[in-house]
Amino acid sequence: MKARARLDLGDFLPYLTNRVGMIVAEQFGADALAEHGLSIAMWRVMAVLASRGSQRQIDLADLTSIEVSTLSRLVTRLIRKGLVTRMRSANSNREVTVKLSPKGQSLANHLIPIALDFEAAAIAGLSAKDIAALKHCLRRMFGNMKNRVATADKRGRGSSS
Amino acid sequence: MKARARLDLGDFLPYLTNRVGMIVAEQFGADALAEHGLSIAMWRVMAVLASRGSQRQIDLADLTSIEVSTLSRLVTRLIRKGLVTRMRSANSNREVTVKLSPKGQSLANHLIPIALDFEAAAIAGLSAKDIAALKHCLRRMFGNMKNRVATADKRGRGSSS
DNA sequence: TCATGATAGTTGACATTGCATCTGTTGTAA
DNA sequence: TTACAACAGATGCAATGTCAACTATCATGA
Repeated sequence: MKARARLDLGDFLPYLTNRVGMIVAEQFGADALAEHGLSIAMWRVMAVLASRGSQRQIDLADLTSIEVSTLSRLVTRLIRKGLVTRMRSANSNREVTVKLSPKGQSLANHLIPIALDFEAAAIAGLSAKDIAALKHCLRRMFGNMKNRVATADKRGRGSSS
Repeated sequence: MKARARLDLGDFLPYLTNRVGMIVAEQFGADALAEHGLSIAMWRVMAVLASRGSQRQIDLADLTSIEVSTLSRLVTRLIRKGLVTRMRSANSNREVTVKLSPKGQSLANHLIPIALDFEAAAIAGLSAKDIAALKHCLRRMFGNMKNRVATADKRGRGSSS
């Protein structure tokens, strides 16, 4: 019998992590995205495309943690805004390739420095050593959780390695 | 003229942070919450109440990063499930106090150890020193962003200190 | 080459969210 | 005491998200 588990939110990593993620997104959304009519989800899609180049929707969903059906509609909205294009893939006819349009690319070029400034503002006052540890932890945590899926898959969702 | 800013997602902290937050929430939701009919947002409310005791809705909104109007409805849903109660505050008649019901408390008691196990699984393989740095960074980042609001408030949203 | 199952994407029905707005309460001070 | 601004919360409505089907394509192998 384990001692009654107390939850101390201020020390609970999922809580701390999510709060940081949320406040950064919230403020970036209000200060940089709103004036362009973009939601945070839209920005995430554009950021992935800007960073990794054109992607299939399913990979985009994986990289952004956005549901495939949600993403499908989101991409449609981005197309209506003229920021991305959706084309049948060259090799497969059931796949689709999403890519930044010139307009989308130029908006991304405008937003990326702002995003990097936000990142800099967020980590102000922290040492390079701490930042390194932070990134190391976050990458490891993501890996740990990703592997858990393979282990405890009730739903057989065995995604990539 | 600054050099053209490149975005390397794999090194971009807002991205890393959000991905970790999302995958943990996703898996905790699927593995622990779904069977109780709870959403992640509901769990967050319950976790705050379990950790900090009963709260006004507005404080709950602040602690969970959930919009006040969303939270109002969310609390209504939790009441329908018999997990929390909403009462007029003792001192003020416009405030409301949300508190875990006995049933909600017992569900929280059941979920908290599972949540702590998740946290442990997430940080497996990381040294205590790294974890300490991680928490230090996350707290500082939250503080940095929170202060930014006071500085750059276009919308006069000057929240608490 | 024809079935079969897996994969990629879309859509309909329904639930949830978010903004703007509204109601009611409290604090202040004229 | 009355007027007024700030505050806490609730609600209408449009936008978004989610789950479960559904369509279409592809890979396989009998």
